[in-house]
Order: sequence, then C-alpha cells, then structure tokens
Amino acid sequence: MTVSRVLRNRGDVSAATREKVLEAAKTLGYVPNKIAGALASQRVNLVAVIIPSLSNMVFPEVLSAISHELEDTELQPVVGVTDYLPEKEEKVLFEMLSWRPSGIIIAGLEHSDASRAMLAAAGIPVIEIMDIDGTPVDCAVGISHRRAGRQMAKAILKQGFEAIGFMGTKMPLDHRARKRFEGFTEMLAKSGVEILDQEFYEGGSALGKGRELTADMMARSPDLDFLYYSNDLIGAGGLLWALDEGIDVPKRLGLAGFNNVELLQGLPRQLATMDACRREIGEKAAQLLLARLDEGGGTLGSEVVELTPTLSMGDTLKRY
Amino acid sequence: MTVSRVLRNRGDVSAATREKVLEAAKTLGYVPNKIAGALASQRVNLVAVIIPSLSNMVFPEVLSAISHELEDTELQPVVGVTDYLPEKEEKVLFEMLSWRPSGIIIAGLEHSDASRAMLAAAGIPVIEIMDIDGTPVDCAVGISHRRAGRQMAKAILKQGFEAIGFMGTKMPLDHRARKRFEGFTEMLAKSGVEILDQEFYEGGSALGKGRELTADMMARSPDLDFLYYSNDLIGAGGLLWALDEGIDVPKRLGLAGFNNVELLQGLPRQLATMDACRREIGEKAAQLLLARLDEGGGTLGSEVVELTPTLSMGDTLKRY
DNA sequence: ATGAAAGCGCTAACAG
DNA sequence: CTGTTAGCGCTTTCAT
Repeated sequence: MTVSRVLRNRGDVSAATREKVLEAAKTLGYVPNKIAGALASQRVNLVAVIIPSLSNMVFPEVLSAISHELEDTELQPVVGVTDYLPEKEEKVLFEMLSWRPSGIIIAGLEHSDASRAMLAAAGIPVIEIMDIDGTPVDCAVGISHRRAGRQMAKAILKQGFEAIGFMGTKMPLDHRARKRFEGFTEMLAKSGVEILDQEFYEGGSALGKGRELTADMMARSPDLDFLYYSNDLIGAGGLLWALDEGIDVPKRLGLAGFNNVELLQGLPRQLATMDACRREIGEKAAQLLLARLDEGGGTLGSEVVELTPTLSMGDTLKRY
Repeated sequence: MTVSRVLRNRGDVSAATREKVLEAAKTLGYVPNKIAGALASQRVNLVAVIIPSLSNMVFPEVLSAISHELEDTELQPVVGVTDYLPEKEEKVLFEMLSWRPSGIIIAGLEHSDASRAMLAAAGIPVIEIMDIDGTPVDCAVGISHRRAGRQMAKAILKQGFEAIGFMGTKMPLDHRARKRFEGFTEMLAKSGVEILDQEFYEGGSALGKGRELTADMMARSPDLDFLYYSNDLIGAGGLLWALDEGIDVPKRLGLAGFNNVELLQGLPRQLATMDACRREIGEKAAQLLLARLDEGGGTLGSEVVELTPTLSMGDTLKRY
C-alpha cells in the first residue's frame, strides 16, 4: 500500500500522508523486513565477496576498498571465508548463492568444477580478483603473479645476486604464491640460475616465523646471497635476523618479500617488495560489478583488468 | 511439497523418492532460495556481527573465533563495519536488523540512543563484546579496559618508573582506549604520579607512526623514563626507535603496548603488553548467543562475562 | 508417505 | 494521489 511507497520514496505521495507515515514508523520503531521485500521484488542488492582468509591483511584491505566503493550504492557486500579450502569454498558459495546476490566477487581463478558450474549458472556478474593468470568465468581484475615473480627475479639478477633461496607458504594452498614462485624460477632459469635452496612452510606468517626459517636455511646453505620470500612478514623476520647477526644487507645478503605491507614501514631497513595493488583491485572490482549490473545483463563481454604492481627496492635489494 | 521435505531431511520420505529428488536437484543445479525459505519459516539463522573496523587486526581475529565457533551450527555470521562512527553504526544496525537476524554481536557498550533502542526492541539476543565497563543492553563479554589500564600502571610503578608518557589514538573515537587511559591515569594518581606528556594521534597505527610519535615526544620531554602506548604497533615503532638511538631499554626507558599482537613476536626485543582475550571473547560470545537461542527466549537473565587479560612483561618493562 | 492449500511481509501492477 | 489485488518461492499444516 501507500506505506511501502513512502518508505522507498517511490511514486507520488502527498507530503501530508508522507509525514504521517514517517512519524508512525518512527514511533512504532518499524524496521522493514528486507526478506519479504527481496522476495517480492526479486532484488537483493547484496554482493557476495568470497575470500580465503581474514587474517592475511591483504583481504581485509581489498574488502575495505570494495565496501568503500559500494558505500553510496544500493549494494552491500557480504563476506564469506574459505580458509583456502576448495570444499569450503564450494559450501560458502552455495550458501551465498542461495541468498540470490546481485553479483559475486571471489578471490582467485582456481575453483572446483562444482564451484565453477555454480558461478557460471548463477546468471549474475562474477568478478574474480587478485589474479589474472588463468581463465576467468566472467571478469577478472588483478595482477599477474607469474609476471611479478619474473620481474623480481630480473631485478635480483640485475643486482648481481646469484645464489638465491626461496621461502614461502606451502604451494597447493596458495595459487598466487605458487605462480609467483613459478614465474620467479622460470626467469632465473632463462639466465641459467637455479634456486639453491627452498623451504615451504605451513601456518601463519609472522616475524618470528621468518626468523626461524631464515636462520635454518642460512645454516644449511651458507653460500646464499639472496632470499626471496613469498610475503613481507616472513621477509621482515628474515631481515631482523640478518641484522641481529650483523650480516651486511644487502652487500652480503639481499632480501625481498611481497605485498608492500605498509604496517612494516618503520623497520630499521626497508624490505624490498612489490605491491599487490590490493586497494585498486577492490575498487576496480566494485566498479566493474556496478557497470555490469547497470548494463542490465546485456552485452556480457568477459573483461580482464590487469593491474601493474610496482617494485620497491627498499634497502635490501640495491647493491650498486 | 515433498521436495522441500527431502532437501531438509524432515518428515518421512521413502528412500526411492528421496533419491529421485536429490538427483533431479543435482542435474538441474538447483540452489534453494533462502529468501523465500526464511520468509516462510520466520527463521533466518543469521548472526549480525557489528565491528568498528577490519584493519585493526583485533576484529578479524574475534570474527574468526566467532565463525569458528558457529561452524557446525545452523548460524552464519554476517559482518557490518562502522568505522568507529556512531551514525554509521546506526545505519549498519538498521540494515542488519531488517534482515531479521537471530542474534546480534556488537562491539562496545556505547551506542547512540537510537541504536540502543533498536537493539532493545529487536527482541533477539544481543551480545556486546570487547568491553564490560558499562551497562549492556543484554549480555556482554569482554575485559575491563579500565582495570587493564590500572594493572599496567601498577606494574610500571612497581618497576620504579616515574616519569611516564602516554601515546594513543584520539580518544572520542575509541572508547576502549579511552578507558584504558583513564584507568591508567587513575592508578598513577593514587601513587601521586602524573602523566608527564601525552599525545593523541589520528589515523592508522603502524611501526612508522610509533617511531615518529616517540621521537617527537622524547625530543619534547627528554626526562621521560616510560612510555605507555595504546597499541602494540606504535609501541613496537617506539621500541625500534629507541634501539636505533642506542637507548638502554628498559633501564633508561621502559615501554609497553596493548593487545599482544602475535605478529610482532620476532622483534629484537619483546614489547611488554597485555592481551585483550580476543579469541576467547569471540568464542564465548558465540557460545552465549547459542545458549540464549536454545533457551528459546525464555528466562532472559542479562549476563556479563568478564575475561582476565594477562600481562606479558616482555623485555621492555622489567628493570630488576 | 505424499499431496494440497494457506500464508510469511512485502512489491508491483492495476484501478479508482 | 491512494487503495486493491496478486504473487515472489518457500514452509507448514492439514488432508488424503
């Protein structure tokens, strides 16, 4: 009835009745029931955002960017966390889809067959984020981690390092880290350089972890002159270890991480790193989604947006 | 019809038809519509979790704990972020309530009148978390930040420090930091000690910020022999600054933060700190909510759960 | 063990 | 400008 119109500022309503309704609503403490509304109107204005983890910092960051971008839109993000587990991703995706969201933003390009099928069948815009090395279901916005790995390898070689070690999370869990590693080794191989030592760990990343891993590896392979870490936190741990040991960084030992975690700016030395464009990814993903929704499901030209990460040399990479 | 029964394993259904339905659902890629389901059954199985920020680390952590605790329940958490803004809290709360969640977990005890009214009128369990210094709408689980501040003050005085400075986020935004500060100064006052210098900053906290603030304050008030920080990150920045300057920590200058951020374990020295029981808070809040829901809105005895933070002396507080 | 019918609280088309 | 009438896709209750 009229009430509905007032509450949504739709259709023509006289100022008098409008006032009356608004007041009544206020005094009654009326909160509309979106469930009923959504069912009736077939519009839910929810965006499912599916990410692997909340403790990685990277993801809250893109999430913030998405929220911010959606701020003065009808759309509202709803997050689901997969813990890097494909089965859980499937579950979360199913749950989310059963709320009939207007769109999906999901991290990564690798999903189980079932997940891909769901995404494809949902009939809504799907934006896969963070990574573009692969075939998206619909749209993708992210960086090429393979290229990022290559770029870092090139920079390291250019500085004359040649006994290179790698440390990172266990690969099967984190495709983007894996791709960086692959790009990295590939580029080294082109110059005839092989990784001298490598270590894959499980569990959270923190300074302490980086310390341990680095100490172990350097004890094992004392000839290493460069260490490439799959993330800044363990890299920073390695850096602190090296400084404690009185190792000349980067003359004797160079270091680099990944992500450009701004939280770490303030360490005695600035770790060389590469930013993953997390804010831009969130913004661009949200914009793309909005654009897709606007065009009313018309000409769905699958779009891939590649962002370009920038390399920060910091104080741990430049030898000359 | 029967299909509904099969999909929810309710009522008696013959194995034959059950199979048939299940298979049909699978081949059709059928995803149930929860909106319709929720509307019909008047049950939504969503828990609204309202927190100030995702970039503070603390909140993703309690969120994880909540999610984990709710894992094998029907309930699913849905998060809303307020950016520490009361108006935004109101908005988010309203939005959330319009989805008719089964319960609410919300950070803090201070809310606008409108927000409190909504919470009270919602007719669902409300768990206010993080803080217990105040009057909860319904239940609360958290620590006493005032007591935490006092406890830290006591520990500092016991070590013979007497020229004490404080650094923290601008107060009006963060009630828990304010309460810690109040408890801190209160306890110092009891021993006739006054804060010598203090500084309230705005914006994110990171190592770099802590460095700057500390350098500034020590330049301004060189007599200080202890610095209490409202969080570990700026505290760690201060610590790094002090080490760079060759200051004897904690003989000449003691330091302490708050939160026990495990990410920092691995710094050259361990910062004295106090944990905020974030994991326990999340777990306990979820359990309390479940209990409340079980008892079917029966005897609603408002419950307050106070957790006890533990003080870690680290390497920056113990002088003797 | 299965089908039929009546809503859940709203929105969207129509009438007036 | 305002009221009326159908549903939205499920769950629930009541018959069969």
